[in-house]
Amino acid sequence: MPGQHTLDETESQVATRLAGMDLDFEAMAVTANLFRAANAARNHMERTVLAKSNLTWTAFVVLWVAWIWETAETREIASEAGVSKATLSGVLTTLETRGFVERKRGEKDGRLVTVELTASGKRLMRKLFPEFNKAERHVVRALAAGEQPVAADILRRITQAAG
Amino acid sequence: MPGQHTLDETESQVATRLAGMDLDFEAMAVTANLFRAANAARNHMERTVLAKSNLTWTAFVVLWVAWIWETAETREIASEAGVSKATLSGVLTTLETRGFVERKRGEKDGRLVTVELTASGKRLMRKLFPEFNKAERHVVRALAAGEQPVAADILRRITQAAG
DNA sequence: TTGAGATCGTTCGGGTCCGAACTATCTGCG
DNA sequence: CGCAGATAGTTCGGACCCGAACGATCTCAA
Repeated sequence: MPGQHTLDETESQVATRLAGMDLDFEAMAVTANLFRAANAARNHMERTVLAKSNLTWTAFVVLWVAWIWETAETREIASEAGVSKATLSGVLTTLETRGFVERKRGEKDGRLVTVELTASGKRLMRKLFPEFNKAERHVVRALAAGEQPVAADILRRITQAAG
Repeated sequence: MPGQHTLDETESQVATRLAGMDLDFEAMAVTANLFRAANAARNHMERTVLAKSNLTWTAFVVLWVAWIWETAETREIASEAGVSKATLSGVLTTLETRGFVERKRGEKDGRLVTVELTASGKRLMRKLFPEFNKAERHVVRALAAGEQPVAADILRRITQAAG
């Protein structure tokens, strides 16, 4: 397949091209592979699980957060889903139009908006999440059982360092 | 800060809310933290390094790939950058308008388009990449030196399993 | 009590982002 | 040679994505 590089070829080209520069190549390898892995995993989830429900990645994550917390405030969801409040506002409108969530203006504090899944939204998540979890298992299948907590721990520390 | 959950609180809420379901919680922890880490790292890079050059994440990655390979074909860049060819087409137009890259129609094969950095694009990357690498080092600073190759290896295996 | 400042969600403009449909080009079988 | 099929990049429609600006609401000190 011309024009396709393996991961090894790419990393070796990087080393050659940047030789002599004062760089931290190990840190580079970690972050480069972090983005590659997240991207590959996300694409895999979208194709195998989300596409048939016509859900985008972000829409699913938003549904998931609201589902887990039963009822959640907008800023919580944005923070957990890793998107800005501006983005979330649009995604919530989409999900509301499709009947999966409901917005409710806060009663005590009139600035707040809480989000709740509708019956239809809950039904969707009960059906979809087990499939999503199967795909998660598929994605980490190359990790030995003892490695998985190690991986999760390493990633948690990266998250904290970058936050 | 009301409405903000720590990572621990979130993971414990997940365990409570999904208790009794037949799920692989370890796989879930790995992927959840994979996306959190990638997101946090990306946001950190965008804010600290890319914003002052008015570059988006994807635009930077595209520049980086073209820079590393001296001259690259469109489909290579799309694959390495992790975006579709449709997305890349738009990003290239943006970068071309700003004078950082040039498109050249393939001479042997008239369907191909090769991308090359302009002098201005090369100057930008020579200045920007060392700063980017500093941010990469910052993001992985919570990992012991011996852990970094381990982390890179784990992430490579996840990429392969998902690809 | 009143108004300056903080905080919340929405809106806006411009840039990704993707699948599907499209045009242009190349390949190779007959 | 000729044309069916494969392949490359672009276009299109609709959804996401963010920072900045905005209006609404709350807080709390004078």
